[in-house]
Amino acid sequence: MFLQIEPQSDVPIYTQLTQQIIEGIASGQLKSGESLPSVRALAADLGVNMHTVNKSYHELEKKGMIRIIPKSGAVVTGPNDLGVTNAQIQQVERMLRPVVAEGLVVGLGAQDLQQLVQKLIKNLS
Amino acid sequence: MFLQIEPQSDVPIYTQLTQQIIEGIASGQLKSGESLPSVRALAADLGVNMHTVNKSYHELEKKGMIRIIPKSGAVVTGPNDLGVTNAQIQQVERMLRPVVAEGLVVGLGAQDLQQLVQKLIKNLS
DNA sequence: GATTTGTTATAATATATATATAACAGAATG
DNA sequence: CATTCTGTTATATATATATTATAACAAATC
Repeated sequence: MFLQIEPQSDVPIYTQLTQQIIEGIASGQLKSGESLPSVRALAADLGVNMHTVNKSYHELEKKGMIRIIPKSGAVVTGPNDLGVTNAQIQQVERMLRPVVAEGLVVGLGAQDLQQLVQKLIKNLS
Repeated sequence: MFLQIEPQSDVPIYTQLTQQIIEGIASGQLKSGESLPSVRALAADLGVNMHTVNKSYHELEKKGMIRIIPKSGAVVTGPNDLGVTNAQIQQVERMLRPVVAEGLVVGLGAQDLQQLVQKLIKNLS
């Protein structure tokens, strides 16, 4: 895969995996219906422990982005056709709040923040 | 102060403090030049340890949002008059990236994300 | 001069992170 | 159908992080 972990980072490995897989889905590198590598295979590929990958997969499942089929594998479950749930919006908002606050305090304006969002959307699409 | 910590949260207490103080600065509840409570006073107020507050203050100082005057106290140092540094922009971008990615994957569009940012800016100003 | 301040140090405890093995039972595959 | 692969579960260990508890120090404040 396209995953690249930084063992030295202060971000836990399983979080790095979760975020990068989400970015992979957002950017279309991982398409809906596509299978993820087995936890053992990906762990061996990255040189990390099986349980670390497993933890990431379960985090992704909790977020509703993949489906884990017991004793079988994990499959990407793209954007829900039924639309975005309130819980998902609130989750994004909860993550976004401290980012916007920090941006404002360091002196970024509304336009600057909007511009950053646009740039990231472009990078992730 | 206006701080409210959740001891049960998965977010570390010192991070909760850091984020809420940043929000306080962003919203003008804490103004530039204003003094923060002493680490001991705030710790007693919140029912947490002095070192937990101290850790938060140093995190804020590292971000350039307060200035710690040794053996004296901590003072809010509003938005830098010299403008936003590249490091600060990159920091915000690094925080923003996984949020935008998650938003996109759950089905939010560019407009939805922009709208969320606008809403948060409004709430924090 | 007494109090308050951030600083530093040490220690203890709890939780989180990551790894290492191992075994199990269902799924997939030949 | 037997082998292999899968996620699951369990146990154990090591390290890092988070939090609290005390204590002492020296500079700033009152």
